[in-house]
Amino acid sequence: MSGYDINRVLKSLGWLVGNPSFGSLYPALHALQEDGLVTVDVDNRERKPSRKIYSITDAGTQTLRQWIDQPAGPHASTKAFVMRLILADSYSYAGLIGQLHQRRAQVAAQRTALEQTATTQDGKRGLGQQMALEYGLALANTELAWLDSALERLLKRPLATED
Amino acid sequence: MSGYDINRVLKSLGWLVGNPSFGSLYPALHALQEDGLVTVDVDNRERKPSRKIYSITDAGTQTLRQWIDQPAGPHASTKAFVMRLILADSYSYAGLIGQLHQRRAQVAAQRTALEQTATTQDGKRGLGQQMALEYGLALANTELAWLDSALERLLKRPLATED
DNA sequence: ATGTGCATGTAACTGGTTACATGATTCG
DNA sequence: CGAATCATGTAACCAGTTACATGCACAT
Repeated sequence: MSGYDINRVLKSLGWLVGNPSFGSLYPALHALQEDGLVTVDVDNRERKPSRKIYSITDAGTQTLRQWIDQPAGPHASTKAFVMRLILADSYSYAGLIGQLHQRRAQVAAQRTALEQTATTQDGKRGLGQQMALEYGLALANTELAWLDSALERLLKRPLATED
Repeated sequence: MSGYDINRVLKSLGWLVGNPSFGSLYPALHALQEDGLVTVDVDNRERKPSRKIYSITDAGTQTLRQWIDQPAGPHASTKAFVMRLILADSYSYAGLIGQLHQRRAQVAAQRTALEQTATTQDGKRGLGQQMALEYGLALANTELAWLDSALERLLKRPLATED
């Protein structure tokens, strides 16, 4: 893909992953190239502006897999998780399931922490603060439910997207 | 509160708002003081390290209200919303309701956009990408449901937290 | 001709983290 | 005596945005 293409894809996913500005996207691609993680082919088309098509190298694939597989600390954001989700299935079906399991553990921990905060101080809190906690718990619960159903579905029909 | 206190409170709310490091928290307080939005009282206690208690000024309150009331663009993050939620009820009951309404409109728009993306390209997408979209829709739906129930509850029993 | 979409890029600035530095008190 | 918690701060660095600059193709 070209930098422009990448931007378009990320924009289409909206808030799920968030799209960087060109001011950081292009320099990032240059850096990847510099490190030998991607190669460039210039696509000189007739009656269209020419563009640079980036392709991942073997070294890049390796580095990417490492990134996907790394534990992704307990404070990992939704965006980081979704990004891993999208990338993981290209490389390994087991990896995809691993992502879900890991995320499940993290969200469960976060929910417990929120419950803790909600119960320790109870009455002496503003209405907004109470609602914020409630809201957080609702989101956490949905996410857990979704993760469980997704895992169930995946385990039930193990397709051959295997690596 | 002191800088240390602020950090503790934000930490207790965890991922809901996210807590800045001291390296940005303390300088931020200095800047607020510089702008006359807060004042400082040094609390020299016996057998405890002394600390600086920050209090908001009238100018600060005004600026804060402005921040709360400003439209908070369509790409507002969950964190920004929760922060407004927490702060809004100290100042106005109507403001709290306004926050919820605004957020509802935004999330509804985001969901529509996601649905759009999900339907336009359908089969030609990886499993991870499909799941990501599903996941996003599930979260959006929960948030909408929660916002609706919260609004209903608030409108049903209008407490006297009025300003 | 003018504006919009494609396509790439740089430079200044901003806001944050990480790492460091200090010092008192309390607990084991 | 050493470690943990309370409490404050600075400086180097990094990652990002905003704003700018360029240029071609196509439609109005």
